[in-house]
Amino acid sequence: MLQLNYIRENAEEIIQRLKIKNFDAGDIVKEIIIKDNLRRETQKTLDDTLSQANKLARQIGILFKSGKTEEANALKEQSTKLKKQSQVMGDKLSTIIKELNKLIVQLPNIPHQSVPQGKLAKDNKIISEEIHEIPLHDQALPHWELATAYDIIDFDLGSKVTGAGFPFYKSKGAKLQRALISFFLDEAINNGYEEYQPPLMVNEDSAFGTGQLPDKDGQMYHIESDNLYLIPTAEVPITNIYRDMILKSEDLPIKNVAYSSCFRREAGSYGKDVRGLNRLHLFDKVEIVQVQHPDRSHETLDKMCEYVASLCRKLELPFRIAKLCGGDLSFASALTYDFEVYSAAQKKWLEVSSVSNFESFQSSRMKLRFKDKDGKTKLAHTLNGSALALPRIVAAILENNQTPNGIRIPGILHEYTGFKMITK
RNA sequence: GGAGAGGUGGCCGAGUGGUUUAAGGCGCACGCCUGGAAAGUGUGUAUCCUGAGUGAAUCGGGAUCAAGGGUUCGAAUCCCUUCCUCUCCGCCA
Repeated sequence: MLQLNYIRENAEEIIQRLKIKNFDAGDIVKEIIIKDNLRRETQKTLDDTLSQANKLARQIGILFKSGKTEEANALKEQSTKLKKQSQVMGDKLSTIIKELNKLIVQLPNIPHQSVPQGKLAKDNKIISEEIHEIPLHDQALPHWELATAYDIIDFDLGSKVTGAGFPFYKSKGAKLQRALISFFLDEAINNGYEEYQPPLMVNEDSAFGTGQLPDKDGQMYHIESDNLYLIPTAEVPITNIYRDMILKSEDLPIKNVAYSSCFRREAGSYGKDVRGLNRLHLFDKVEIVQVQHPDRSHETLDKMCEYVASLCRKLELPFRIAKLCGGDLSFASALTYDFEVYSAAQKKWLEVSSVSNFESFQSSRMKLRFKDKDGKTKLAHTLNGSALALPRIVAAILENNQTPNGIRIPGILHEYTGFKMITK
C-alpha cells in the first residue's frame, strides 16, 4: 500500500508511473486527495472538541472534590453537549477513513524505474540465458507420461482421493521431493539464511499484510469456520513475522528461508498449460525472504537472483531470467525477475521462481519499520523469491535427464536421494 | 469442549472512577564523577494522527493500558463481545 503522505505530495508522478503497469490511477488519486483533505479537516474539528471536553471533565473533577456540586452539575450539561457533538464527528471521521483506506488499497505498487513497458508476458525482457544442449532420445516423453511409466507420481490417485491438481508422489518420486527440499534448505542456510518452519494457515491480518487480501481473495483456500487462509506461499507467514514491528537498523538485513506446502485455488485455469506438474493446487516450495534497508534493497534483489541462478546451475538445468514488464508485474511488486527452466520434452520454458522487491509496499500494510541511524523511523523494504518451487523443477529434471535406461538424477542430489537413476 | 485466573511501556511491575500528566525498578542512550572502568549520580527514553513553525530544532491538540463497542461530565479501573496467555478437567497425535 502506498503511503498517504506520499500520494498527497507525488500525485502526478504516481499517476504517470502506474501507467507502466497499465493502471489508470487518475480518478482514484484525485478522490484520495479530496477525501484526505476532508479527513484532516474533520479530525481537526474533532480534536478541538475533544480537547474542550477533556478540559471540562478535569474542571468538574476538581469542583466535585472541593464540594462545589452545583457548579459542577452546571458544567456537566455543557460537557454532555460536547460529547454528542464529538460522537457525531467521530462517526463521520471513521467513515471517511474507511473510505480512504478502501481507495488506497486499490492502488498497486509503483514500478521501479527500470521496469520495461509492456502488457503481456511476451513483453518481458530476457536479461540472461544459460542454456546447453539437451540430447533427448527418440522415445522421449513429457513428465506426466514419465511419471506413470516409472510409477513415481500418480495424478489419477490424487484425483480420486482429493481432486485434480493434488498428485501423489510415490517411492523414488517422493524421495526426490524430499531430496530437493533438503538440498534447497541446505543451500540457503549456507548462504546465511535462517530456517523457519511456518504455520500453513494464516489469519486475515497476515493475508492482508503481504497483499493477498483484498485483491487475491479468490486465489486462497479459506477456512470459514475459523477465518483462516491456507498459505499460497511461505512468504505470507514468514514476512508477517515482522508485522507491527520496529526493528533496529543493525537487525537488517533479515534473511529467512522456509519450506512449506503452498495452496492455490488457481480458479479459472484450464487446458494444456495445467497438465501434469505444470500447475497444481498443492505444491512444495522453498522460499527466501529478506527484510532490508531501503538504500540496499535493489542490491539485495540482484544477490537473490544470483543465488537462485546458482541453484539452477547446480541442478544442471538450462535457464533464463526475465525482467517482468509493467503489465506482467504483480500488484504488490516494484521489480520482479522471473526464472524459467527449459523442459526439453515439452519444448517449453517453465517458470520456477519469481524474485521480487516489494520496496515499502508490504511494509506499509504491515507497519514493518526500522529505526535508522539518523534516529528516524522508516519503512523497511521486503523481498522474496522462490528458491525453488518443486513441481516444475521436478518436471524439468525428469524430462531433461531421461535416457533409454532410466532417468538420471543430477549429481548434486545424489547424497540426498541415495540413488543416481530412476529405473523401471 | 467445560471451569477458573489473567493481558499495563523494550522488559518486570504498581495501579479497582477524578493532580495517573501510568508510580517504582530493570534495560538502553547521553552527561558528571574516574588515570581508565565499576560503583555512584543527573538527564532522557513509545507509536500514530494533527496544528503552528516550517522539508530543522521547538511548541500545542488528539488517540493508544490486547482489539472493538458500551456506561459516565470523566475509564487502565465498571459492563458487553472477540482474540490471546496461564491453571485444572475432558479429549487426543
